[in-house]
Amino acid sequence: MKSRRASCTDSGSESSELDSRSPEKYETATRRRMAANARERKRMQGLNTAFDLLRKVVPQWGQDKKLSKYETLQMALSYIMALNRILTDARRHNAPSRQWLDLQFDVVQPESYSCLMRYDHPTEQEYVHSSLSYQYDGHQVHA
DNA sequence: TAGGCCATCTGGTCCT
DNA sequence: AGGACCAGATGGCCTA
Repeated sequence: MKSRRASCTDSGSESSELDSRSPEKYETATRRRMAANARERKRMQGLNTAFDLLRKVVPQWGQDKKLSKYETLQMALSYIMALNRILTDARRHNAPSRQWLDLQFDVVQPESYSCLMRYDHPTEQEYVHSSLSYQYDGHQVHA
């Protein structure tokens, strides 16, 4: 559990509009707000759990630095596209050997994938495209 | 100390 | 009516 807003508590908002209501309505509104806050916390925790799972299957910079949410999504996108490219090329080369496929998948292993992370491109589209091109040019294998 | 990242609260909107 | 989802606001923590 990290920081929380100092000025806001689980008691919910205390606007003048609420103050003008009857105590029963105020209590109901407060209870609903607290429940909504709890649901939102739980929802965001679920989302963060999903991000953690995604971080585990996506190539990392290193063991020390945790990818941010944005970086995780970017890496997942380029990783998926790299794998997709391999499958597409596999079909194009007519049922490649197991050895060829192993060689291709080695290229997208975490330890060799960090070189694909680029942040100096203006758009994500360009970033992904250039990353995949870079990866492939460097490891092209002809069946 | 500024900037990045994040957790939390909150009100609005949509759906069941 | 109530829950899910979303985006904006806010403040804490961390690092260069």
